[in-house]
Amino acid sequence: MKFPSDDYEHYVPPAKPSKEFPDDFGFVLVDSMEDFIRILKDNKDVDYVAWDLETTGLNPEENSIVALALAFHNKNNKVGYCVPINFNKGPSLHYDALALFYKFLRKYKKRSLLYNARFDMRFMEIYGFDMDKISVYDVMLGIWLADTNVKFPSLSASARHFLGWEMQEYDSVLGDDYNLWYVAPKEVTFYAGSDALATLHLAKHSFRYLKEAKLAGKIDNRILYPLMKFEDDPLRIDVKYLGGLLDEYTNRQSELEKEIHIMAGYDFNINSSRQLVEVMMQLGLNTGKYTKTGQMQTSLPVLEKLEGQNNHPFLEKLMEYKRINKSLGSYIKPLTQYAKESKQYCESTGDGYLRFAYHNTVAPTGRFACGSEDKNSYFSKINKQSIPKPSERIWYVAPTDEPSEEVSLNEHNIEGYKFSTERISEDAVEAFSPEANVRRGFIPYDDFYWVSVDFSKQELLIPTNITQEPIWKTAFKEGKDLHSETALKIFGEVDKHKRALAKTCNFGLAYGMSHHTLAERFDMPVNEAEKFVEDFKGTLKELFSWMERHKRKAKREGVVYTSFGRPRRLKYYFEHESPQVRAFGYRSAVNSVIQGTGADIMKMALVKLWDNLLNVDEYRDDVRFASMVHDEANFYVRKSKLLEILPKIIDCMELKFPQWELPMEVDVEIGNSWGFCFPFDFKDGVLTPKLED
DNA sequence: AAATGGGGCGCC
DNA sequence: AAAGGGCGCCCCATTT
Repeated sequence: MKFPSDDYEHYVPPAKPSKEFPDDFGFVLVDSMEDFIRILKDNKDVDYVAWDLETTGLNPEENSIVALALAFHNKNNKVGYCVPINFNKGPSLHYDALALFYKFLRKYKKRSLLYNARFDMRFMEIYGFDMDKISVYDVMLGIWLADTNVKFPSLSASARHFLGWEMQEYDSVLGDDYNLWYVAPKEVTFYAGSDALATLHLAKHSFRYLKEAKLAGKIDNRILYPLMKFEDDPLRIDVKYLGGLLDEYTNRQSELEKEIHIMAGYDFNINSSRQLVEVMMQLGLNTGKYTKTGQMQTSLPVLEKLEGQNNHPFLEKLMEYKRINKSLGSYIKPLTQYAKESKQYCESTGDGYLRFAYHNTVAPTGRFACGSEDKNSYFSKINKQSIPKPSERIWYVAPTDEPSEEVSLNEHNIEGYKFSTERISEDAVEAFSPEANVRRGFIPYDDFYWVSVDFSKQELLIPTNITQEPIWKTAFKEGKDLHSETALKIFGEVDKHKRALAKTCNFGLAYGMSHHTLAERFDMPVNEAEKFVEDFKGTLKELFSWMERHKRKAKREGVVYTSFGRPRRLKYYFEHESPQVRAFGYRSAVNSVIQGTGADIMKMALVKLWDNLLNVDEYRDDVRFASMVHDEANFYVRKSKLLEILPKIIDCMELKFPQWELPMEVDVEIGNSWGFCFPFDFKDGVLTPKLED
């Protein structure tokens, strides 16, 4: 089932269609600098200015600004201006008008109201205007916070919903023209002016919900500029390496394809689940699981399960094919291709550069989503937050005098230590295996390390702080293994299986996992799983008592908040006629708080990093933000400055909150690429490999 | 040819 | 009656 479904009702009831708009409003084409100067002068005392750029397209590297739309928060709020910047025909005020407007914003300290602010800020920066010096409020944020279940609320949808305005469609402005540059400015005036007016009029609705979201709302707006800068800086990609991986995988894929076809007795498309089901039926391979459309499931988990019962060689080959095919199609091929197509690609060095877009108004819990923007080649069409992690293996560690570098895929020198897959010592750490290592394609600049810092056990620490669960709190305080401690308290003893059970439940509870799933996972009888879950709940009393209270409160109020005020409206789900949808509501009530609080904390850490490190002249040449994956932040750090920069990163991320007993802790990994990072302990200014127990 | 829905799978 | 939260992309099959 899709959540929210198509008939989803917005938390805020829709406004009645407005009779005012557009008849009571004025739309003015500003066709001379004199007029523009006069208009700005007349409005030099207003506090807010809503503005919006019309461009020839979405890509700031390839497209240009054609018009600036404006609406001032003055007495009537009813005039939308269109300032033509650069059109094919008709008046154009060019760069001068933009510069004048920027000066106006700076000099009179205007607060800018933008809708999807990073888009306009990015174009302004490319035109040479420093947007860090401008006070900006993104109206879209509060509109989204009004109901975060609604993803990326567009300006036109929001104007319709909150104001009852019907906006002109972009395609009707464009007509048969290629882009807005070809359209006559007077034809763009209404479209542009109403965008700015809608932004202005939406602002008062938006502020209400932003304010309600307290610190989380503030952070969402505060992070806009750094987030834009993070997106603008492309990541360095090792195209030669990925090209090698591409060849290797392609060969293996066609080998497997041949073997599978031979076993089937004829050629077929393995990627077609229909054809695959047909073949499996003929081979007598039934997974016993079906999709809701009635087709037999052929996913990896059910294949794995079937392999446990039926050791048919077809299954092994099929599973390997699926993994290889996924890796190739979703990651290796597109990464290689986009990096080669990138403007900064250098064939001799094999360096390519890719940008990744982060979406801040998509995931209802407040996490960032990561992916492409439709038809915008500025960003690569890859989800940076889902690049495969290679399997893990043991690496041996010994001190070395050799310089820090990647010696080979099996040997890496980092900060005076050699990490090798060969047994060179007794000391060992666990890290990614050299095989199938897509992340090795992400490399820092020469003379820089790839530094990865992630929040330690974030999804367990947060509920511990919120619920005060004593067993977990003690385990955290004493630095003990949380899963073993939980298992010990339940069973009175611990072994590998008992710890694994406890671990699955520990993580599963945040998602509202049922005992049926647990039974399935561990291949145990349902009643046994049920008994275990009962014991589990009885052991972690405080945790589950909080969960019950929290769910009741959520049902009563129809909304839950993260520890920092981010709302998730669940009324629609709680009141739905379908028990499945209602159950989804209760699971989301718990999960939104845990996942959302984690997202709030990462955003706060990023803002702190920006203010104290990344945007500070003193450190600018020595550290750069590379990427983030929910609870992990990655940096390029100059090797010679590592011991100076690393403590600052850690300090920014190990946040303490007065209402929480346990502070955030981080784990540090250092390497010469994202694929070969090794865990280090950092104490008293000294780095030592974090050895296996 | 482009859009859409479903199944599948990568990450946290 | 179903049974695990959040995301985006690939591929197939079908519709427009």
